[in-house]
Amino acid sequence: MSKSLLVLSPADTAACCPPLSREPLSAEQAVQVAPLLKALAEPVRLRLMSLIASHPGGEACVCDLNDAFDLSQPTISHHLKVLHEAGLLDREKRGVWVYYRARTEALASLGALIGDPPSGRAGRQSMAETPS
Amino acid sequence: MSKSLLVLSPADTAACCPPLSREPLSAEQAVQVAPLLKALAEPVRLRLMSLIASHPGGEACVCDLNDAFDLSQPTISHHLKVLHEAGLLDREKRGVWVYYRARTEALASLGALIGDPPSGRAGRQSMAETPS
DNA sequence: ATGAGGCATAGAGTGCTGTCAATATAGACG
DNA sequence: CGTCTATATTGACAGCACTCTATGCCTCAT
Repeated sequence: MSKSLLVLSPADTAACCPPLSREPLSAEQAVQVAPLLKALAEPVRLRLMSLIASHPGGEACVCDLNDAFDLSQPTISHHLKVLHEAGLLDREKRGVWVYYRARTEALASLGALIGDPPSGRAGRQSMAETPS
Repeated sequence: MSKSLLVLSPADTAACCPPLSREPLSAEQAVQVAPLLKALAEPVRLRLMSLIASHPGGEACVCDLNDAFDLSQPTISHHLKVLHEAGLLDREKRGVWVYYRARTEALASLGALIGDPPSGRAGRQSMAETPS
């Protein structure tokens, strides 16, 4: 259809960039990372991700997830698809049921990208001299 | 206008929740955290945040930021406002110029919320027993 | 085969978001 | 006091996102 040359899931892009505070993200890097954050930037998806990631084994059945929300089944299915296509969830069908597993490596990369300190110097005290 | 009982900036909410993979986020927690991620989930804002956070002193002048993008000045101003209202940027006017400073503590909390492993066990191997 | 249950997809409606041009505000400087 | 510069606000428009109902597909049991 459109993108079928890269086998890399979007989630892998988070590991491709230094932390936000270390050096400026390039325009291309930003375009690659933003979809990951966008996938998480929704209350329902955030809860879904947390529900699945905190489940024993890091996976959960859709049947259980549906019951945890006051939303229609297609809506939950839609949100799971968004997280899956972002590379944050793995999908596996076992018999009649479908299980989604959290990609904790992707979460870890993303967390490091956002939260890691500048470099060796932890603090950001400085305030330095007159900027410009 | 609508919600004005809490003086807490949205960015503080990230520190209020355990890591995603540790225990399920409540609906309220998710609603509080999502705006933070939504603020970052945009390529331009992600670059802005990175530009400011990686600047010496963790702050940057709007005049410099405008030149870093091929966007109109109001658009940059809008994005900075979004990041500011999310609690990710501090605003300070010095003379004619306005400086935005990165709230690295907010970034750190958010990064930890997303990326931190389940609990003490760093690995995400587990796979544990049969889920359900 | 036939039916039932679990999940995905399609299509529509509504609201939000990113961008711009135009304008307002606010301070500095003649 | 008037003007110039830096930033913010307003209003408009296009596109996207969240939700629903309706429907299709797949798997298992009968």
